[in-house]
Amino acid sequence: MSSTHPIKDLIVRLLGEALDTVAPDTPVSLDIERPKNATHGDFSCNVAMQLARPLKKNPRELAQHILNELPASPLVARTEIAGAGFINFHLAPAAWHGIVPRIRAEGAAYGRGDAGQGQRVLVEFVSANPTGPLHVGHGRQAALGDALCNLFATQGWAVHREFYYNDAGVQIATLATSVQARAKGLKPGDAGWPEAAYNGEYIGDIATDFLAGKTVRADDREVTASGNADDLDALREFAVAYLRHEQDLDLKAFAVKFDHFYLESSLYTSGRVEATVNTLVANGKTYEHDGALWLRTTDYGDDKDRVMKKSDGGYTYFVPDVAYHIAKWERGYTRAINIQGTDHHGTIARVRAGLQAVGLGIAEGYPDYLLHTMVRVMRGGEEVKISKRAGSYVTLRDLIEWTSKDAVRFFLLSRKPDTEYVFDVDLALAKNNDNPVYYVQYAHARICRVFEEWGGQPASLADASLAPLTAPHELALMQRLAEYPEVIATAAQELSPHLVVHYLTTLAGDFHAWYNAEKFLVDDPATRLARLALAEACRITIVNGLALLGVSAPETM
RNA sequence: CUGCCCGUAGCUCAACUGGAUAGAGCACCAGCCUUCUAAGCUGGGGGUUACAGGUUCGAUUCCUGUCGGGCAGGCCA
Repeated sequence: MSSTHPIKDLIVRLLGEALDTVAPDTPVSLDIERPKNATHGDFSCNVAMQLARPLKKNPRELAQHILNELPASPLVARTEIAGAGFINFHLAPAAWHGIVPRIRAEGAAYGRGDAGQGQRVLVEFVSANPTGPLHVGHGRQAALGDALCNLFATQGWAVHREFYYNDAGVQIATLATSVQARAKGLKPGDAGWPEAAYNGEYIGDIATDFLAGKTVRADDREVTASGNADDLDALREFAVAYLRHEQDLDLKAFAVKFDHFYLESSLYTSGRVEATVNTLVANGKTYEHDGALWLRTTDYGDDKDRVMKKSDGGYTYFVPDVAYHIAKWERGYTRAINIQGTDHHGTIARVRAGLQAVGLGIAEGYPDYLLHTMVRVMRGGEEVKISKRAGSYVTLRDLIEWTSKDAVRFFLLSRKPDTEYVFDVDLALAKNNDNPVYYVQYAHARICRVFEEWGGQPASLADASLAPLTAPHELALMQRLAEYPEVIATAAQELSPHLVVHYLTTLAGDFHAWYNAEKFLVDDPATRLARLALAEACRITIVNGLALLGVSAPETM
């Protein structure tokens, strides 16, 4: 992977020239890293250790050879050989100054790369069936999915956000009978209330609107209630549209937009499910047993073969799933990423097996999955488990209303997806540095406040000399800013938006430390302008990073 | 019982994907607190990276096993 770090690129170039002489015929990967220990310099390289074995030479001697051939650069203050054969680079402060005008010139584009080269990627997330409001787990998916899409967009991918749902299956039938029961005056617990039913208060709301003959509109549908509680089909259609609209409001409150809503039922009406089954049968990947049709998923690494067509004639859920992913592939998305809870991990092997078995040349390992664990909510030291509207779970909208869209987004993205997350409502509301969102947003607001106090035009900083920026806090901040492009490239590649959150809190920490140590609006004009230029670069980077997470950057707090 | 994921300071989490003395924030302790935004600032203690082996110059990272936790294992989705 080529470096996306502006200063690393320089080191790589210098070392590359030296290696052309020292080891012209030995391939080696030039990994430049930032040592944890500051006394080891700004960058270090382990090539000498890598080359020691193939060249049969002492790594420290090799390092010396490389240094002898290293072209001089005014930005490199000195080099040294350390430890087992590390080559350490200590840079001049001027090496870091270049990052400031670069960020100011690139603005919102700072950090972008072109690794994606315009390729299409489809990210599927949330994909909640219309049976109730979105819960906090969907919130985690929405935050992850949207951030991931933003990250991919910065890396030059053509991103498509998709929401897949089922408007027909067993769950929807249960929804219809639940609403019907409410429409006929029954309540959960009454004699005659269906055994399998949704019991949240929202079911009553749907029944009320249905009886009132209201009209609801959601993504691709608009339904007017017939008001006839004996018409189960009408009840179903109305309930689905109502809850899709409800979820649209949840998503709007969370500022997540989808490009497309894909219906599972369309896979049946278009014949895609049937065609998929026929292909699998024709390819000899299936067999009949106990009156059912089985797919040999074990040929592709699954634990056991899976039933595709039940003895009652219906398909199991993974068949339309396979058909859906074939459609994704045929729609031109050679890369697809699905975001789901870890409780669905069992389906991965069988969907992938199905995609291989159809023999359409779909890449192995298609699609990618990003799995996340559950979210628990704590408030006042106690776990919150229910909400008024949904009854049995905390909704995403509850969480947003208790705190804020920004806090929910930031918090849900702050941990690796595969670790359980405990959402602390009280912390999200705290207006102090314990609250990481506040901490980052506050850094931005502080910079804005300084500029307001200064009263000049940011554009007038373009020609400012950065030579006065030599204090440790200033160097640390510039080094941090230079890392940003690499951080977001890695975050995209590793499907790890949490890296952006960690970066931003660290960057904010560097900024606050500098702010506490130095006054920006000093009398000396050269120092003042240099510091303002750096502060502006910092502000731009914070804005860019927060934008990826879908978190706002307020100018005042 | 089997598969996948996880196990790092008292707590919540990092560690640039194999680098040098494992880092932050809470909490704790000690000082400070007349400032562009204030709800604080500066420093300090704290670790056998669950455990035992293995791979190599070098392991939190890769491999094997053990222990502990989560999620799955349906002709449910």
